[in-house]
Amino acid sequence: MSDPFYITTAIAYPNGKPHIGHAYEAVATDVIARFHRLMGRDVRFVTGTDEHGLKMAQTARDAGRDTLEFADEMSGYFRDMCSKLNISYDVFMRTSDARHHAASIALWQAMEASGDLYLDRYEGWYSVRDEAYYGEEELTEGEGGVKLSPQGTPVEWTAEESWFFRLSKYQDPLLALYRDRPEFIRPESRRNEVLRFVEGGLKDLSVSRTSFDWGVRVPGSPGHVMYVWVDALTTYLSGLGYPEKDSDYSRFWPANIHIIGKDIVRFHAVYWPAFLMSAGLPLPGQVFGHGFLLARGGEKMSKSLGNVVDPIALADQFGVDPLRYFFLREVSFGQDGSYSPQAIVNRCNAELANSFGNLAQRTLSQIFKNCDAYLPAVHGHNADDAALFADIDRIIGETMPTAFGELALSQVIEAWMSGVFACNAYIDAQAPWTLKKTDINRMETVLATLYISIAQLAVAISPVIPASADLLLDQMGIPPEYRNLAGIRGHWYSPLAESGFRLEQPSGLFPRLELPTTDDQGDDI
RNA sequence: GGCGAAGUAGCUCAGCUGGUUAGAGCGGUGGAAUCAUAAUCCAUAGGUCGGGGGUUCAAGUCCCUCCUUCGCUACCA
Repeated sequence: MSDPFYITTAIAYPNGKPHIGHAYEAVATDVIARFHRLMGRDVRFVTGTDEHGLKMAQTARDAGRDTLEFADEMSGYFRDMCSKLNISYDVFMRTSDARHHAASIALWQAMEASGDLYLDRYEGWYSVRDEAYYGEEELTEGEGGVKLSPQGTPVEWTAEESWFFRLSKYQDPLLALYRDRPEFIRPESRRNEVLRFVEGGLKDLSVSRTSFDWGVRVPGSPGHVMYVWVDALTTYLSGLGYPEKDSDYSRFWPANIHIIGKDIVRFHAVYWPAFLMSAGLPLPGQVFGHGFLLARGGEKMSKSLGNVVDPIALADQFGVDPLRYFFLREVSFGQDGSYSPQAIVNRCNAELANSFGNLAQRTLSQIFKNCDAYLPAVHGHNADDAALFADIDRIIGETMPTAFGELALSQVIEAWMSGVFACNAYIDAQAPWTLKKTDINRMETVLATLYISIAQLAVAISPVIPASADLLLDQMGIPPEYRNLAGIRGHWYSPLAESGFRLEQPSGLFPRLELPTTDDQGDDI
């Protein structure tokens, strides 16, 4: 068996429909997963929905719905989004699943066995309106000395029985982890934040709630449900079958990487490894906090601002692959990025339609018309051909994998584009349309050289635009077993040509996009 | 308030441990070509690298200060 690779998205909280941020994260994670498959690794990719907690129960209640039935519907929207966006997950884990409850209980009991859980009272300034506790220093003084939350709502001193996790005990182990494995938290800016946070001291964490019951019951402690983060994080284990011994868990845990949003870095980089250490389980290799996609004005997308963009509608409008390409190309992975219809149209037309799509089209068309649709024979390569091959080979064999290894996803595509540019420069310099009249053998060699290069570029970019890449490779007759990095760099052209394969009339891969005419409607966000 | 990040060509950004004429893509301009989705290729356009001060033979790259933007500052996820 090949090298295992386990990657996850964050587990989405479905108290609303998926927004562009969910789509972005799913796509980015999918691209990484697909790339590792391309490299021949055995990949597990887990995503899912985190359905417990007060907000879900409330949202359902407000809608007059049964909580689980509501969760079923909402979770469904996330699965629909994944299927729409061609997200190649292996497991979609729901926290309401019985298997997941079993896993959460197993993790809880493992932490309990380490003596890291204890029952105590949770006391603090509680805002009924916000349903949240606040620290003394966060409060402000209102009229008549009334204490107010940062949201301006009244708070009162409240005490509640709660299970606590000895997070304080893990301060030093965590700092040692960050020190010994600097790549554990990325990007660097997030790592620094976490470092400072942990260096500042850790208090024990309240890990159960008694104010609602929509969650995983704490074993042997009636009235308590687990703090949502305890069970949400457990999804990464339950998605592999934990605690079952004979499951993917034994092969794929620990995860190579958790892809999450920058807003939940602490839960993944502090609480999660602490829980795992407590339970005696191996720690994941890396937690990567990506940035947010901002609307053109630079505002964060949020429901309260009413500027939520439906990713399904975007995919319908521009196409799934162009949207995926845009997400990864335009945004420097790890940093915030911005989105606008204009930017999508510009980027996709320039790079997918004009540079790459047109390259394939002009090459295949010439073969179709000038070679009777048969793949042309190679009559000896010259130095120009060798230079192009060397260029492409370096790009797909070194530059792109290296950038992928660093999760510099936009640089991966940038490198790929440089290969596309090289092909366009080559075709113009060689001018096979002129060779047609002067040197037919050379024309054939040039077209064959391009054919090989285009197929290699198509395979290399297939994690980003899987459907389009397959469509092209289908047109080109590339057998499935060659659609991986090793295969496409190998010897397949001559056998394919000698097999008598013929092209169909080539058809464009990426139609040029146009801006929606009702343009300004979309800006009204 | 505390800690941190960032401010580089019209736009989006690269610029590692300081060292020849500060880079890329897009946009703009001028050519070439016509196989192709009016797509492509070539050339080019000068930005006092946020302001000021300092260290150094030498600073976008180190130090100080000021301005601006942003992030984190524990139990809503």
